[in-house]
Amino acid sequence: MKLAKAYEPNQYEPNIYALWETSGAFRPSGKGPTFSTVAPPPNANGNLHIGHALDLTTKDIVVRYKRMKGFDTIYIPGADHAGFETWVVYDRELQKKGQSRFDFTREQLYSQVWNFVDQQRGNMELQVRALGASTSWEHLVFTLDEKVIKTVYGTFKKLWDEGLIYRGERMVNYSTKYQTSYADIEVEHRQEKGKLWHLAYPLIDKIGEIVVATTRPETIFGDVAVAVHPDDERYKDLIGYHVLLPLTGREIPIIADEYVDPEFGTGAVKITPAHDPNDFEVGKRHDLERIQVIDFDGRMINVPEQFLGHDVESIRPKVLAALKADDAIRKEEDHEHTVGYDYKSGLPIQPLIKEQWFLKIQPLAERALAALDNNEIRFWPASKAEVLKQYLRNVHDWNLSRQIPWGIPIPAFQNVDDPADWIFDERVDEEFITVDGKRYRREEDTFDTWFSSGQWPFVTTDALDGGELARFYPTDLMETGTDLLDRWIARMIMLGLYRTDQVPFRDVYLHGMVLDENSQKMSKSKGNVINPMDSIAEYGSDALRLGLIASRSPGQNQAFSTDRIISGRNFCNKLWNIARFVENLLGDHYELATPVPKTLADHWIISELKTANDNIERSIDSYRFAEAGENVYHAIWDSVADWYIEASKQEPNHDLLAWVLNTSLKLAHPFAPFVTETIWQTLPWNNTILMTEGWPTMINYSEIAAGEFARVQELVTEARFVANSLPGNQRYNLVYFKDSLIEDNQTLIKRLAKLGDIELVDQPRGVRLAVTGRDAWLDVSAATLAEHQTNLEQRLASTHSDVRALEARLGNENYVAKAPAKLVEETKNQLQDKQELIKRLQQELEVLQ
RNA sequence: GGGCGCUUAGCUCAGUUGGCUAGAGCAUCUCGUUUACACCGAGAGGGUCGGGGGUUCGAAUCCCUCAGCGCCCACCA
Repeated sequence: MKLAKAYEPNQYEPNIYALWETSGAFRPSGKGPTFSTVAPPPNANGNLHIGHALDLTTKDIVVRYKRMKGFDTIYIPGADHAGFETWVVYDRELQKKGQSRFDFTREQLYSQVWNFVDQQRGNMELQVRALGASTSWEHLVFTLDEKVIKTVYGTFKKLWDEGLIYRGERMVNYSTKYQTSYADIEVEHRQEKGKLWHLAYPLIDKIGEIVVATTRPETIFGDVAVAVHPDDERYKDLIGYHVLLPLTGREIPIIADEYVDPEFGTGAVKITPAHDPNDFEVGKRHDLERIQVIDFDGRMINVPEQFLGHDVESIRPKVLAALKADDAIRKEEDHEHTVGYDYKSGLPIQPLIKEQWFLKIQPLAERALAALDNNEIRFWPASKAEVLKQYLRNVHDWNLSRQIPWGIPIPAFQNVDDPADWIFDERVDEEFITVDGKRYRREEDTFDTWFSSGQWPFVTTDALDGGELARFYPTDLMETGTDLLDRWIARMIMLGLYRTDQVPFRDVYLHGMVLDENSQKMSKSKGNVINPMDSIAEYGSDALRLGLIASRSPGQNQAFSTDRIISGRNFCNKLWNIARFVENLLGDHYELATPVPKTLADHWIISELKTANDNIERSIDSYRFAEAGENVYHAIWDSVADWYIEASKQEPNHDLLAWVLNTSLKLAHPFAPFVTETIWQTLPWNNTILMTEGWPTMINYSEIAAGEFARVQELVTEARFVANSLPGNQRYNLVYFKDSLIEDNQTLIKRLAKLGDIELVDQPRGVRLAVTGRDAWLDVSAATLAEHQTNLEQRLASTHSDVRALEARLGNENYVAKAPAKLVEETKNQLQDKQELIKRLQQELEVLQ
C-alpha cells in the first residue's frame, strides 16, 4: 500500500469518522476510572460557528487523551431547541408568509417549529462530525426530549413545593418586538449620550411650580406623583400639595420618598410606576395607581388622542413639541446614561409590568457561593471564579416566563374562578383541567431556555434516576465560552447543587472569543464571519483544530489566524511524509517486533519522545492546550523528522522506526485525529483503531548514548554554521585529532553536516570547530580562512559578556549564600565552560593573525 | 459606580509556583534540485518584556504608581 505524495484531508476524513462511529469507538469502554464532559448543545437548526469549533476541539483533545489513557470516557453531544433564538428565526418565516403567531394556538405553533427544526437538524450534527468530535452519538440529548422535560418539571415542582417559585406582578424586561420578557442578563446595556429634560408641573392651591428632571418625557402620561426627598429643604413645604400634570390636566400629589437623590437633577422626580423599576417600588410603598401608557406591542395607550396608537420609539419629539407649546420645558441638558436594549432586535427594552413566574434565587445562589468558597470547582482562568462570585452575590430573582410558544410549557394551571389559585400540573397538553371539582386553565408561557439548560449535566447523565450514565455525574470538565459564565455556568451550579447536592462539574475551562483576523468581533452584519466548514474544506479538519488551539490561552479573546491553520496543515503533511518514509523503508510485509535501540540516535529519540510525552501529559492535565500542541509539533517535526529520520538514512533500525512512528501518531492523535488515524489504518503492520489504542508506553534507553548523540548534533550544527558563514557553497572536508565520538560516527556526521571527507590528522588545518571544543577543523583554504575571523570575533565578544555576567553573579555573596546550591553549582560550571571557550576562540584568532 | 483583563520580536501571541542565554507561528535575510516532504531542508538577524518606583541574591513573573486599550456587571430619574 503506497501513500500519496501529499496528504489530502478531504479524501480521508469522512471515511475515518465513519470507521470510528461504526466500530463503537465513541462509546464509554466501561473499564477504568470515569471521565466525562458534556458538549454545550449547539442550536439544533443552526450551523456551527467558529466558536463551536474551538469548543468542540478543546474538549475533544482532553476526551481523546483520557480515552487513550484508559479512562472510561464519555463526551455527551447535545442539540438545543434554543427557544428564543429559534423562535426569532421562525417568527421571521411566518412574517414572510404574511402570518402572525396570533393566528395559531400554542400547539399548532409548537408543531410547526418542531417540523422546521427537524428539517434542518442534520446539518449541525454533520458539522460536529466533520470537526472530529468523538461524541457518543447514541447518547445525544435534545433539549426537548421527554427526559429533559420530565426532569425540568421535577425541578420546578420541587422548587414550587419548597416555596421558591412565586408568581408576581413585577417590572420585567420586555421586548416589544418579540413580545416576550427577558431575564436580566439578556438585556444589553449601552452607555448613551441622552438628554435630561427639566419639566415644570404647576402647583395647585399654591403659586408656583415644581420642576422635575426626566430622560423619558413620553412617560409623562403615566405619572401618578412627584417625589422629593423628605429632608430636602427646597421642597419640604410642598409635600402633600398637588400639581397639574401637563398635557393631561390630571392632578397628582407631591410625595416624600428616601429613594430620591436631592443632588441629582432638580431633586424632584416624576413617578411612573408602570414604566420604571424604581418608580414601581415607590408606587408600591405609597400605594399609587399604575397607569400603563406603553402597550406590550410598543404603542401608546391611555394617552390623549393625538398620541394614541403611536409607536413609543417615535413619540418623544411629538411629546416634547406639545410640552414646549405648553411652555412646560425649563431646561434641556446633556446627560450620559445607560439604556437597556433588546440584544436581538436592537430596540430599547421596555420595563413593563407583567405577571410572571419567578424563582427566588437567593438560597440557590448562597449554596453555589459556598461551594465556590470551598473550592469545589476549579476555574481556568482562575480569576473567573471571583467574577462568578460577584455575580452570585448580586443576582436578582429569576424571571422564568417567556411568552413564546417554542419551549417547554410551564406546568401550571390557574383556577378560572379564583385568579390567585395556581396549581402545579403536568397535563400541559390540555387547555383546561378539573381538579377537586374546580376548573383550571393552563399557563400559556414557556420556560426560559436557561432553566432547562441549567440542568444539563445531571439531565444528560440521568444522574437523578441512576441510569447507565449516572456514574459519569458529576462530570469532570465543563468547557465553554466566557460569555456564558453567568447565564449558563452559574445556573448549572445552582440547579445542580439544588437537585443533586453535588456540584455538576469539577473543572471549568472557559475560552475567549474567536475574533476575525483583524481582531474584530465576528458578526453577520459586518460580514466577517469565518465558517469553520470552509476552513475544513480548504485545509482539513486537523489543520483547523491545530490552528485554533495554537497560542490560545483560557479566557482570552484571540484573532483567528489563517497562518496558524496553514501551519497546522503543513504539520499534518509532515506527519504523512514521515509515515511515507518509514513505510517505504520497512515495506508491506514488515511485522511489529520489540524495538531495541542500537545507534546513538536510537537512544536519543527515545529520550526525546519520553520528554515530549511527559510535557504533553502535564500540559493537557493542566489544560494548557497550546503548550501541549507545541510539544507535539516540535517533538515530531524537529526531533523525529529533522534528526531521527535523517540519522536513520545512515543506519535504519526498522523496529525502532516503527515504534517511533506509532508513538508519534499516538501523541499527535488527540490534536490531529484524522491524519493520525488515516496513517495508522494505512500502515500494514497496524490492524487496530488508533483512537482506542492505549497512550504510548516508553522503552528503556541509555542516557549516556542519548547524550553522545546530542554531542554529535552540536558538532554537526557548528560545522553547518561555519560552512554557511563562509563564502561559496562547497562541501568541506573535516580533519580531526584522535576523537572516538568522531571516529565512531564518521559517516553519520559526514551525512548530516554535508561534509566531503573526514580525515584523521596530527597537524590541524583550516577552521577549528571551537565552540564544541573538539579537536576538529573544517579544511578550508587560507584565503577563505580570513573570512572566518569576524565570526570568531563576534563569538568571542558575546562569550566575554556572558562570562562577565556569570562572574558578577558569583561575585555576589548573597547569591552564593541564598540561591539554591544546585543553581550556584550550575552557574560555576557554566563559567568554567565559557572560560574554556574563550581560550579556544583566542587560540583560533592567533592562528589567523 | 463596581469588577476583570490586556500592553513581550515587524505581525499574531505563549511564558505553570520569581531562577540557565525570554520562546512559537508567520514575515525577513543567506544558502540548498541529499530518491519522506518546496505544505521542504540548513543557517542567520530581530526584544532596555508600556513608563517610573519598590521588594528580592535574582523580576516579563510579586507590590505600588502613571499611561494607553478592551471586556463584563449595575433598576440613579
